[in-house]
Amino acid sequence: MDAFYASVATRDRPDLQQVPVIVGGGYRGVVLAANYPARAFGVRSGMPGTRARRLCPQAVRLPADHELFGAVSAAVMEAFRRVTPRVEAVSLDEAFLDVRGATRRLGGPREIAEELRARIHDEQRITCSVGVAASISVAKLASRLAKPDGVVVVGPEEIVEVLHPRDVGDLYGVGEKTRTVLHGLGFLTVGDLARTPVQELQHKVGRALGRQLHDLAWGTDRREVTPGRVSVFGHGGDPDRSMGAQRTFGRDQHEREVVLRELLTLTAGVARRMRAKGVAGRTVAITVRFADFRTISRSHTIAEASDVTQELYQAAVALYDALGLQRTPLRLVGVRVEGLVPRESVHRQGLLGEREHGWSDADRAVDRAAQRFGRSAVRPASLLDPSGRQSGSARGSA
DNA sequence: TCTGGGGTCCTAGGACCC
DNA sequence: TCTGGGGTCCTAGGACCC
Repeated sequence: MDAFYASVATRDRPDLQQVPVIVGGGYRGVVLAANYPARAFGVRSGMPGTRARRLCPQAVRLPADHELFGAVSAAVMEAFRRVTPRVEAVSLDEAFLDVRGATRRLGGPREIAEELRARIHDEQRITCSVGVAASISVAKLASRLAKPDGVVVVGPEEIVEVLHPRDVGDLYGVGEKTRTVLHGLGFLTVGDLARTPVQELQHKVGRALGRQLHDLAWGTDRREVTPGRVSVFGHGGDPDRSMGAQRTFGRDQHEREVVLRELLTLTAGVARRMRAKGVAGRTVAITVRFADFRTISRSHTIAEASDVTQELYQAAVALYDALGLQRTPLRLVGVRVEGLVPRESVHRQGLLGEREHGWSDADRAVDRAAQRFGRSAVRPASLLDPSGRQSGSARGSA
């Protein structure tokens, strides 16, 4: 999709089509999406909101409506699957489609691309761009060239001609850091990489990256489209490797109590998602970001995989306390659970006198109540507002 | 008012095992 | 008798993607 969040947020606003619009980018936030008029001022997604406002003070700022974005995304993915079941969602607004099996039914790749764009436009009233090629990485590059609202087909005989003159930073998987390193090594264009023997590349930048860069430079990456690879969309496919949550404080926090309360909120949310997905994890990791943006992580692997909020939280607290922070202001805290496995594959040792069975039951009761009455209906007592007021749509607490 | 939040993958060192 | 080689797991950090 082109400028997805901005397109969706303004699709019922004809008055905003020609003026700069920014979604997100509030206090301490970054721009989620900028429409094309805003991009003309240099605003880009991922940019700090403060910088975006300096570049384009007159832009209209819209809040992110994640529920709406999710619904539109689901509809778009569904439209993709009417073309082919071989859809690999990359994110809410982007997917790889393997259309080899659809050509007999729907025509050549360009016809399929235009048909897809017409459907999305008719059904969702937003535009998208399509890149077509024989490999994922070249198709990805082609789609970038096609933006906005276009189609670019790169045939096999055109790959070298399209790829080699481009900056190495245009390759999928080459970000700013790698681009700088490559430029420093004298690799400016994709052609420079292509003309260098793999072994030499690997020696200079590492085994995996060297191999990858060489493949990318020739457009020969063999990666197949893997349906349902991104699990956000819940269509089976590969299981998640990890689940996590993190939060930037509105203002840096140094009180242990405040930080732990946030850790509990985050852990409870992650554990709830894990239970909903039927997975448990053994490795608990916390992330801490200091006021100067320095970021560290600590992790601990427990004996048995768990999806129990209390157990995961206890591990997180131990990691936090082991840091020995003395009222150090923190900008962000995060929790992540790694090494996820299906819950059925976990067999509990269940030591005598352990309470985890009780905690697990409590979690499930909370999940059911939250499903019926809303997520804010039930929460740990330590997360209750001490003033007694209820936030949001909470109806009661336990 | 500098810099979100959700992820994946790779590297490198050390422990540990055979 | 002065030091092997292969493999796995754990931990921390970092690059990258959207």
